[in-house]
Amino acid sequence: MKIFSFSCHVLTNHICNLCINHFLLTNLHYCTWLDYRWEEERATDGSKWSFLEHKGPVMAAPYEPLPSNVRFFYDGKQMKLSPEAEEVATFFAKMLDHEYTTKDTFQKNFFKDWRKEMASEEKSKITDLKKCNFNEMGEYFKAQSEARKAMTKDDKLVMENERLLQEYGFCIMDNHKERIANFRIEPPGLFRGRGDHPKMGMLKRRIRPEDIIINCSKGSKHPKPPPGTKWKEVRHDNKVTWLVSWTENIQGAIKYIMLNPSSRIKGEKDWQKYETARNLKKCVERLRNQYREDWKSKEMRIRQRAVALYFIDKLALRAGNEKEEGESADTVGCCSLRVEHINLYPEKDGQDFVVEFDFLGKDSIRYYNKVPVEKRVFKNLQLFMENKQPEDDLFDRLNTSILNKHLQELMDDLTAKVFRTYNASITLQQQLKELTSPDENLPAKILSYNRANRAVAILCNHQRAQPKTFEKSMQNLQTKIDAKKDQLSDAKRDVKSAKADLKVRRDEKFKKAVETKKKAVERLEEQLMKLEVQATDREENKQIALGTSKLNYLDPRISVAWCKKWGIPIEKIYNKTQREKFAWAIDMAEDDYEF
DNA sequence: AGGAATACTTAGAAACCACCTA
DNA sequence: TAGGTGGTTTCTAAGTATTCCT
Repeated sequence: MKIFSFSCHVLTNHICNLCINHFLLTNLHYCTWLDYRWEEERATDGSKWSFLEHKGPVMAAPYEPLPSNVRFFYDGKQMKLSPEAEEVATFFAKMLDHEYTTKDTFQKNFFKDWRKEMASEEKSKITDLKKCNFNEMGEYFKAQSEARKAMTKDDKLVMENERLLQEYGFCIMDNHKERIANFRIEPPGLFRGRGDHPKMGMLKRRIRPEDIIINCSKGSKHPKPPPGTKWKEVRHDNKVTWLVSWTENIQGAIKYIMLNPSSRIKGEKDWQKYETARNLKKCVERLRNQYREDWKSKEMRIRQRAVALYFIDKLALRAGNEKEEGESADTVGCCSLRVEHINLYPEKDGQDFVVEFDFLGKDSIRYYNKVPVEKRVFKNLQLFMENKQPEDDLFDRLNTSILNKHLQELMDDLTAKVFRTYNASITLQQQLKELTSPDENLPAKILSYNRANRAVAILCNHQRAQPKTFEKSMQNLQTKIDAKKDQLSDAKRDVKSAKADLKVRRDEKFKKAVETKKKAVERLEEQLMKLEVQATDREENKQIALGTSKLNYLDPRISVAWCKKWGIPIEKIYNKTQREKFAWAIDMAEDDYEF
């Protein structure tokens, strides 16, 4: 792995001393990116840290049996469940008003797993989910969450949460106190996959200390397991960044506890990611020429590789690893596209060689797009589809590992996902250049920023469900706008009459009155403009999620530079969390930064 | 070579919370 | 002062990519 040098400019020593002094005085303090500038060079042996100490995870709260007045009925008759069976039943009861629980797969999986937890006589009695009545349980939990909502801030729960955060929410890595992202063990419950997931409703087991692997320094104070229990293992592996791991029972996947995005270890990696994307910028034309050549190759595997790469580059598709069938929802990316996911039109809507994409991508989000492509691509696609069934792979001679191996040969550290990062960031930079006009006011500039951001979100197909309250809140906004317009026309009339008064009697007092009234009009016009901008922004945004690209694809230095160039306060673009995550960029980028 | 295991990033939904307004 | 509203935070699933193993 390549290590980036942290020899940053002039300020370095100054910050270094400040930080050391602070460090000595307070022993430990919460660190920002700046504190790392003076850090000694990183190790080059692949280690990620040299000292790591933490308190371990917060285990999920133990199950509290239901009060006896909350009853369960089977086939109309009340039935007392064993604690094990009752706990699983409560998971279902808590989800009762979610349409999820009505799905056949969900019910089947749930019932099968629930029965595994039942005592033998329960098992023989409870044989049909339809005869189970969880309503009292459901009501009970609804009432509980209502009660919790009603409780005030200074409540015990909030205090307890704060205590847990302070005690378990931080660790020490290489002399710095760092925030941990997810220090709580995932509680048991019913698995909810995205989309049409074959395992929805399965029981997500409670994680015990015996399932947990701790990773920390040999010389550190090891986290203690709860009394009477043991960790599965305590290891000391500084080639990885995680503090805690366990294996989850639904997919058999490993879960990790890791540091917050504001941490040095995540920030460095993020920086590195954008540097790789900038390297791609330098050679992307060469690569494009290369794959265009490869469309003519004699070898099928090379043609497929070249067409797939063209899609990844042009449409920002994901790589598309193979997935095990039946283990998760049926979704695809570029390399795993099937014949049924595209349609070819030699001519459509006045355009030649149109490819229509329609498939479910990550998180079962639909990707639908009609794109005119070059004739060679079109002919190749026809060739790839010859003599194939709809469910056959479009690129049968290609997978992500072949593609990435090829990319590595073209550029250091180049993989398929780098194209997404590159195309997202370069699009933002171009759009900002294009959309920002110097004489716009602040809200208009921010609208321009959001529009640039939106262009990227559309490119990356970052969608969200239209908020349930969208129509109503839009109406409310329109009401406000109408009211503001009325106010404005009133104010304008006031100006007129004041001017008339002034004509009749040239007097300081009247002159002043005209000025004030004019000011009022200006203020109202500005307010109206702000509201209208807000309405436009919201309308254009209703099904698009900006957050994902902002957080994961856009080189933050582009935004920082834009803010500096136009005198926009950074707070208008990044909230507190985002500013913490991008502290390195805020610190680093000048107004002339070029991605 | 290819599949399994591992580590890490990316993702949208839900929960939470601060603020406003009727 | 409740109740709506919209931004923020949390949650954890679902990807990508590399490494390990046979």
